[in-house]
Amino acid sequence: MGKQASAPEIETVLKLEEFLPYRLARAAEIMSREFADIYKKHTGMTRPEWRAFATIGQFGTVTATFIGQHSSMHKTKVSRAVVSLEQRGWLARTSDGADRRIEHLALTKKGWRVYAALIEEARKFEADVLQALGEGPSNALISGLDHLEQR
Amino acid sequence: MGKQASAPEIETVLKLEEFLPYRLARAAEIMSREFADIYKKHTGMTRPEWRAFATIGQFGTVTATFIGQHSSMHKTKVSRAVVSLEQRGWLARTSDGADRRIEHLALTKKGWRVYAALIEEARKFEADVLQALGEGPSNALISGLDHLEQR
DNA sequence: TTTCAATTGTTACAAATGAAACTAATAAAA
DNA sequence: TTTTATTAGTTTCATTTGTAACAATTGAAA
Repeated sequence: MGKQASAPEIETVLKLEEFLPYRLARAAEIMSREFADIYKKHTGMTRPEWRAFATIGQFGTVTATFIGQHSSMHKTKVSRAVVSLEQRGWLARTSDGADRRIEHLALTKKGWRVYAALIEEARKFEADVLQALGEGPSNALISGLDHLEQR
Repeated sequence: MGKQASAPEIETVLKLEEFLPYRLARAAEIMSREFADIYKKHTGMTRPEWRAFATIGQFGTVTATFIGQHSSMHKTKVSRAVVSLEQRGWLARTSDGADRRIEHLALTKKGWRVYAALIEEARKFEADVLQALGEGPSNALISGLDHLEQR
């Protein structure tokens, strides 16, 4: 009997377009870049600056360490972003009374105005994406992310 | 009549954990880093090197320009990755007969052995993630990515 | 207490990255 | 053909990033 035809045990190549880490990275990169265009145009912020800024806006008063943990940014990145945001008058530092190593970071009034405008743009951006996607796929994507995070 | 209680027109803060670009970026970053640990341990490759390598493995013979387009990497990144992969004996260049600007890149025998081992690890990694996620959420995530890409 | 370890944030140095300039070659236009 | 424009890939330089060392302070251990 001749050689049997059969599907190969293992595919001999990996199709990157179908490989989850690759797909996720591409999707994230494209979306991040699109959104970055918005806040760059409005404020000139870099990505690390936006992340630090948004974290302070969300939590009111935080330390640099907290920003690093919450946004998984390296502490030197945070440090530099904070310097830059401070120089533009969008955030202020106050030293902790009890522990003099710590600095509390909060937005200034000017910072809050920028923040309010930015998150409006952010919501609009997100809504546009979700609408373009449609309700079903949007829910699927969000649900998938939920589960991925719970892992 | 007194002031009516009502939900605010606009939320005053943006919760980053619920913001799509942020969630996608985090998920992608974590997954990429986890997978990078695998190929780093096995081969010492960097992320750009893995991407270039996997692209060549998938398509057999490609140009540097193609790698850049397909994986959305900057051409200098590709150029450096190719040099590095070549030095380790995993890929070889052959010049095009008709157009001497072009270099055709392909894996060497040694490269193919590394590739075979790596994509097995890749599949295992992906399967582990999807299994941990469960069938329903996996399908939801994949479907969400499908639609996101079609946009 | 005194010493040693841990923590917060910054700085100095080295590696990775991207923009622009560049070389070599081909294609298109005059 | 001669000139000009375009393309492939590399190199140079400036910027960004991360690692490691650091100063300042606090907590824990001896």
